[in-house]
Amino acid sequence: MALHSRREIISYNSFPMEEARLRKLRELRERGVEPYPHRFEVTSTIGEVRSRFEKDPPGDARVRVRGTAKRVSRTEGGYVVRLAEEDVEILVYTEEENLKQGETYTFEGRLARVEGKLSLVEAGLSEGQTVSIRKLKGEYDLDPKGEEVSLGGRVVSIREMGKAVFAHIQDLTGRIQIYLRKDVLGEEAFRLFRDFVDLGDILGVRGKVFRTRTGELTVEVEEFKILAKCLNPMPEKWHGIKDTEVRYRQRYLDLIANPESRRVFILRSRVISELRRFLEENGFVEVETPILQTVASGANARPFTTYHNYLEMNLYLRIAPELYLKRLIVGGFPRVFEIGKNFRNEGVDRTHNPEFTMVEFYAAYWDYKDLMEFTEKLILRILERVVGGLRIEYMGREIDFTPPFRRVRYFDLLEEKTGKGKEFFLKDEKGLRDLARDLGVEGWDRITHAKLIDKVFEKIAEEELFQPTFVMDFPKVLSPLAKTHREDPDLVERFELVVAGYEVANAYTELNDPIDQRERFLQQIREKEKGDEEAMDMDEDFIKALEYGMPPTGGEGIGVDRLVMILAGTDTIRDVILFPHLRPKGQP
RNA sequence: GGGUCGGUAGCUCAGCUGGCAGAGCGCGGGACUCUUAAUCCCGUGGUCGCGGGUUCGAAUCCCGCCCGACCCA
Repeated sequence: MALHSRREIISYNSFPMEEARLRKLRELRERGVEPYPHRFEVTSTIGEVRSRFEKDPPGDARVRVRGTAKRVSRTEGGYVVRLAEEDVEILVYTEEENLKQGETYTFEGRLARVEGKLSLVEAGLSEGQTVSIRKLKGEYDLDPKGEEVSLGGRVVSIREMGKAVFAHIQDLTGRIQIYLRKDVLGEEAFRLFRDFVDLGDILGVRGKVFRTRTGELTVEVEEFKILAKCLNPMPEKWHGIKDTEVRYRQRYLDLIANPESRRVFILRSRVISELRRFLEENGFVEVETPILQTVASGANARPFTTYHNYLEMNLYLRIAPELYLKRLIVGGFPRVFEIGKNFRNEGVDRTHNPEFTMVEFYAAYWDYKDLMEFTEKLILRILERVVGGLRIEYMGREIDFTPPFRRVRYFDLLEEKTGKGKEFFLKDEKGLRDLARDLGVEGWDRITHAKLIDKVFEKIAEEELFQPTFVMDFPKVLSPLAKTHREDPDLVERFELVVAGYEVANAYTELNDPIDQRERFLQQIREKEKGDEEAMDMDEDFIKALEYGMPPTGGEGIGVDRLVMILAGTDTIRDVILFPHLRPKGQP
């Protein structure tokens, strides 16, 4: 950890906002209270405490309740009402307009937990028989009976009440209210909290769990300890952080302030976890292969270059692990997989980040048809475990992941869209160029024939595939690592899984004929000479491995970021990568 | 690479045809032992992204640059 420069320390003093916090830090130390202590015994996470005393309502539970609106607040796409019946409160999320504080209303809606609190969502005004809020909460919000807990978390709200203080502390698993009373803590400790604890501080608390009159789960604090003083002001509690630049550059603030952001990254973690578990359950062995490579091959992309000082040679960051994983199949591992980063030296936009996460897996004695079935099972598993259903909404449309997914041949799809068949695309280069020009394909008059086919396909076919679709049997010229199709020498046994217009997975029956593989690499070199900078590089050592014999093998890569984007409902890759690439800017 | 929009207090934002830099939250002080966007009283907070130009006068108009978002290629 670098030391703070003198300049930074001085600059703190010039900010009046932080002056008060620095003063508190100093005074704490003068009183012998260390603002950054080494340890505090924590017995559980906040989420664990909540789940112990809070039952989840069934997904389809609809109820009607009646109560007085204690407060009506605007929220995204509607209002949230604090509805009380004899002090016991429930939150109601509704789109009803003109609700007034102090009025009594009857609402009907779906019972759900929002941020841990039992709430009525998608609610509307209603009439008729109601269920008591007190009874409802009694059913799902259990009595903690003063159980002792010890928790740690960040202070995210403070409400001072004279000789008592309410606050909320938050960790990744949730947030919980804490209640500090002067007569419980004693004069000295109570004053320490009132005078020195700020929004944003990391706090350890020990005390008894109870419910307040309104029904909120709360820790009555008997002892607390400042675990880390926060010296900067926190983002605003109600709006969070909206500035995309701050969200990406200071992701920690985004995670503290925006629950949606926390949700996405927890989802991402679960997807990767389920992927790994499913592959392991099916006999795949997790391996790690080089990221620094002497030849960057295995995909059509330009690599990042770096330099090894000791060996005095250029090295490349991998664009794909493929050729190393297949060496392991040669080596006798029957099923291997790797989850990790690939690096591609290309533009940054909504769907591309220069480093991105792939899972690649290879199974000896499988072909691409085995992989299609396996992919369906894999996706099914992730959907069931992570999302809890096979239909999801994405960008306002429904995606149905119920297997089997649609299967369509590459050239059948093109013929369906253009009326032109395989012969046209593979033989009539001039006609294809004219078509590309008409479609507005960039560089239609410069790029190679192979690239032209690829671009036209992306433009007219891929983007329109919204439901999960296997596009099968690609042209050989686009697939230098895939085995020639058993029925058509112009094609290879390859498929892409396209969902919502994104290429989510790419798989082949792997080419295991070393002579053919050498020919394909040579063809790629010719493409490179014709100006295709993304054409694949020759890897002699890989061919040598194939010469020893690789069993018939199926191999597949899945773009984890894009899969997570679809499941998280975002169309920006930066929303699913914790620290996306941005142009550097001075210290934030 | 081209176009459009944006960058104003710690955060979220307003600021009209150029005329004293604003609000809410936060922050500081005070009251309050069941509050929860707490409430009430008083106070505080600025390199208007950066640099140049026009003007008596620029957050505002013009030019260049930086950073970001979106669209196009």
